Amino acid sequence: MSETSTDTGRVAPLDRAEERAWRAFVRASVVVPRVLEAELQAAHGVTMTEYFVLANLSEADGRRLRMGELAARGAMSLSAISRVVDALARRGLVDRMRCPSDGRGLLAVLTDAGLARLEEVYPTHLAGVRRHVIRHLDQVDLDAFADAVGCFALEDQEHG
Amino acid sequence: MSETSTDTGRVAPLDRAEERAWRAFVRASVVVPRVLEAELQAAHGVTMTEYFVLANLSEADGRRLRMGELAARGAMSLSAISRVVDALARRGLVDRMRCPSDGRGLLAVLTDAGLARLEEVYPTHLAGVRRHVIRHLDQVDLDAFADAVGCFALEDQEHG
DNA sequence: TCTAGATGCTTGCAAAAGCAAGTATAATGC
DNA sequence: GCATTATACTTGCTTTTGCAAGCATCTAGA
Repeated sequence: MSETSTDTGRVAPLDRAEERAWRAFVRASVVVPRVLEAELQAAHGVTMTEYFVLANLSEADGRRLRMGELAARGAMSLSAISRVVDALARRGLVDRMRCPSDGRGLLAVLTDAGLARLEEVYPTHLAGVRRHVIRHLDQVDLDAFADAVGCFALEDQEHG
Repeated sequence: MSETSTDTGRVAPLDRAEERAWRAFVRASVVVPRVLEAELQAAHGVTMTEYFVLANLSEADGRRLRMGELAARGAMSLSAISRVVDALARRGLVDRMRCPSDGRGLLAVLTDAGLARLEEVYPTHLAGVRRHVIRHLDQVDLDAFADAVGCFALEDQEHG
């Protein structure tokens, strides 16, 4: 009987260290985005999601990406991205343009104004990330951390 | 010139390992809560926040806690807790009761039905946490992880 | 005791985001 | 070439949550 869904039968409770790790993660995953968002909002009137879109576009070939690609990178729904890009477009920070190779697709293109804005916002974001996150990882093996955390909530690749 | 707010002047960009760690964390902090929430919702019609409240009450002295205490433990706003407890109370899983030692305070008290419900839901949650999080930490020092992540977004205790 | 301010919680409101339904375009089968 | 199905995105609706305002109660000072 193969299982796509969660197998719940007899799972060992978390031991003390596991419990601590789990609670720390939960708290951080609530608090960090909120703090960073607040800083960005206060200093530049930009949300984290907007920053994320601008940053990803700036790194992309031709400073443009399809909506679906943006959604995938942020692990967000298409509808969320759609509205964020909409908001950025209204402020002139991105343009929307039909995808030449696929008429269904839309490209979000970073404008010069958008790039300039990103460069304004970047230091705030960077400082926040360092201060609230990276700074606390000095006793941790960053690669091991990234390997592990990068796999969170990824479905088992090996089945069994 | 002392700084309560964020100091942004000249911060080194993230190096490759830092960048990886940061991105892994961001993705995990978006995806893990969503997956766990979906599992809980699908299996038992309970949100993560509701689960959190039930679980914390079950561990508390007299199975009761004040609203503010619940909010602090979950790093949530009082308003969110207020509404969640409201929803649980409507389903008979908690009772509300004025705090005898402070007439302004309210206690959320876990009912027997609430405890029974928690015991139903617990295995699903535990399995999800193991599967989506703990399982991936096998190469990581759990204590170091908890120490580090538990400090995320905490303000500098030493000033300077 | 009486007043002023602080604290604990609730509620109105607005923002963000997911789901599901709708629209437009592409790809497939005949 | 035409009909059917799939894909890319948008929009309406709903839920969740934080903030700010409001109300009740507690505490401190005169």
